[in-house]
Amino acid sequence: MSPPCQPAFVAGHNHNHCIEQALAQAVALCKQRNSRLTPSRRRVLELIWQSHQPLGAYQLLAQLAEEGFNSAPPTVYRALEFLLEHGLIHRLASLNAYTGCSGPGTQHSGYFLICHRCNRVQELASPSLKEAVRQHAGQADFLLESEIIELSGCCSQCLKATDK
Amino acid sequence: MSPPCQPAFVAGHNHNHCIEQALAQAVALCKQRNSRLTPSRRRVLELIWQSHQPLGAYQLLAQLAEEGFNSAPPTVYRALEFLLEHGLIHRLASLNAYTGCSGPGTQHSGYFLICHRCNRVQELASPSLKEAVRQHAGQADFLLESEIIELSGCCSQCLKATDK
DNA sequence: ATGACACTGTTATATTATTACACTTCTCGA
DNA sequence: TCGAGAAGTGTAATAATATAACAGTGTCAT
Repeated sequence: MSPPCQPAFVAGHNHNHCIEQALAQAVALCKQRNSRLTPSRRRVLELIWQSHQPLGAYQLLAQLAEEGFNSAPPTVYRALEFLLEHGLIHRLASLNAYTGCSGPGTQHSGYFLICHRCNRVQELASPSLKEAVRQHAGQADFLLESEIIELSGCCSQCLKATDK
Repeated sequence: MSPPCQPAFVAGHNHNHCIEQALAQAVALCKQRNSRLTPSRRRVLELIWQSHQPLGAYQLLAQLAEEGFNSAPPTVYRALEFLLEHGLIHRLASLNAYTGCSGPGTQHSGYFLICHRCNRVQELASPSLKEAVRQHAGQADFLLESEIIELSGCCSQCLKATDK
């Protein structure tokens, strides 16, 4: 299945900006950490950012194949692993899919709003939610190491589109 | 892989109680809803409760096979689907595994603390966390339909065991 | 230049989940 | 109580996601 068309302009927002910025940040971070953002890693990150929807490993793989990259599963999973380790992308457990991290470099768990209508994902940066979670873990004397918070439903734009 | 031994008594708690109670609740709920808790559905629920750890579909399948049940994947997935629909179990997206619901009948999303040491799962019933989540969704004009909250780390018992 | 390490290529396979279709059992109204 | 429709089950095949293992290649510091 080839991914849907990805217009650069959506809802008054030039997505090319995001892609460029994300790539620039990634390059900077990797340089700073002496990590190598190799062509396939870079391309995977780019593909993920180009999509307005989270992409599955095999969707990425198909795109890479079209572009002449090696296209066996380990290729993409290795790239994803690298990007995850460096906090450049997030994995959405409820979708088995991957999405760009909107604040790489800052240590954080991703909290997500996932619209099942348009399939877009919004990352929440929420100190108060984080604090609530931290408190609950603390009450149970639980040493928190990672968090998965994925909220699904219908986003405001899709709601508006239905109402009218 | 056969599942680990499942002692009935753990940490001063008679787990047989839990199993019996969960089964009794399930029977009552299904009766009330005119749903059929057939032998395979019932057995899957029982196996899930008997385990102190979440079980994967194929672990369940292996147990069913040993007991002479039909053991093709659809058997267990259908049972799981039924149990999920009736709120008798939860699926843990981060583990691809299933665990008993501690409050069936009450409408709720499951919030979980998952210990990666002992692999046990504790379900949080947390109105305040729920409220925090609801607020955040509301701020984004997001119509919330389902929530996945899975917190991983090390539970208090395992921490104690390490400290000493 | 060379040794160590990171990265990539390739094949195979593991794990989780679904589709499709035939058959059986249950339920409930005529 | 009969039979039609719905719900449940059996079975085979396959899809979708992810990992293992091992060989080969490139990179970089010494």
